[in-house]
Amino acid sequence: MARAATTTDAFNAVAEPRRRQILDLLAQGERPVNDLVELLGLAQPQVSKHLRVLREVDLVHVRDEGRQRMYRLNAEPLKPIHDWLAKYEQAWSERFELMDEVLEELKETERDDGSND
Amino acid sequence: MARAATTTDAFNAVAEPRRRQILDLLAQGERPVNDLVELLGLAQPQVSKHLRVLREVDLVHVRDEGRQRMYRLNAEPLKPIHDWLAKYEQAWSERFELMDEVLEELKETERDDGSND
DNA sequence: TTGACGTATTCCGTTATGGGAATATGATTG
DNA sequence: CAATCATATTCCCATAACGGAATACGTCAA
Repeated sequence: MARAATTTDAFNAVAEPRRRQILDLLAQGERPVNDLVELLGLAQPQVSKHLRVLREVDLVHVRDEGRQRMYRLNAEPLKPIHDWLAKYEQAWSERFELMDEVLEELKETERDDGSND
Repeated sequence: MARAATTTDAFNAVAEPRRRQILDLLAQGERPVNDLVELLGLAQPQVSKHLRVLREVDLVHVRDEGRQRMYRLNAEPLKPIHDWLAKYEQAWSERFELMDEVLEELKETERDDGSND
């Protein structure tokens, strides 16, 4: 087996920086492909290809507008990532680091005998 | 150019479900490799390989304990993912959906003429 | 219809993945 | 030292990504 397809889920789709950039741009509002091409400084085919991936994991929605195609963000598929991260969030919070120190101190104390009196 | 290496950053490392599982297990505390092997039901070499990737992006730390190797979670590299997601969080919150509805209603009102009285 | 514009698809080459299987390395025990 | 346990590395294979270049498709204007 090889690496999971980028279209497997949001985790994989979003691992690519360009696709994150695209989402960031779309977060500001609907945009046609050529806008993205210009803003990203990428070749048009590459942008279309990235958009295809994002479409397949439902991170963007498209709407036809004449010859243009308006892409719009759909953030919902990002939720599972956020949910998964939730349990780690405390790990980088200041309060947690503080608790870590306290635990260290407790260990020290125990090692000193346990009966401190 | 090919797809970015899994060891490029946490985004890529964590796109693989097994590696997320490993982090989930380590979130409960330090563990030797064989523990993970058993809990994951994977072959030992695969686990070691996944751990290597996680090590390279600094998502785990190792400590030698006799012949065992104790792996410990280091969640900090996950922070960039969380930070990136922050701007999308509102997109799936109830309050935002509510605001969406209100905006829709406003549009309706405007379309009706603007002066409703 | 023809041409031009906006976008999508296809083909290419390079690179790396992840699992399986086998084997290598390191530490401990007898 | 030899045997064993714990873990890491290597080799193999099938699969696919990403960028570049070329091209196909769909719509609108003249």
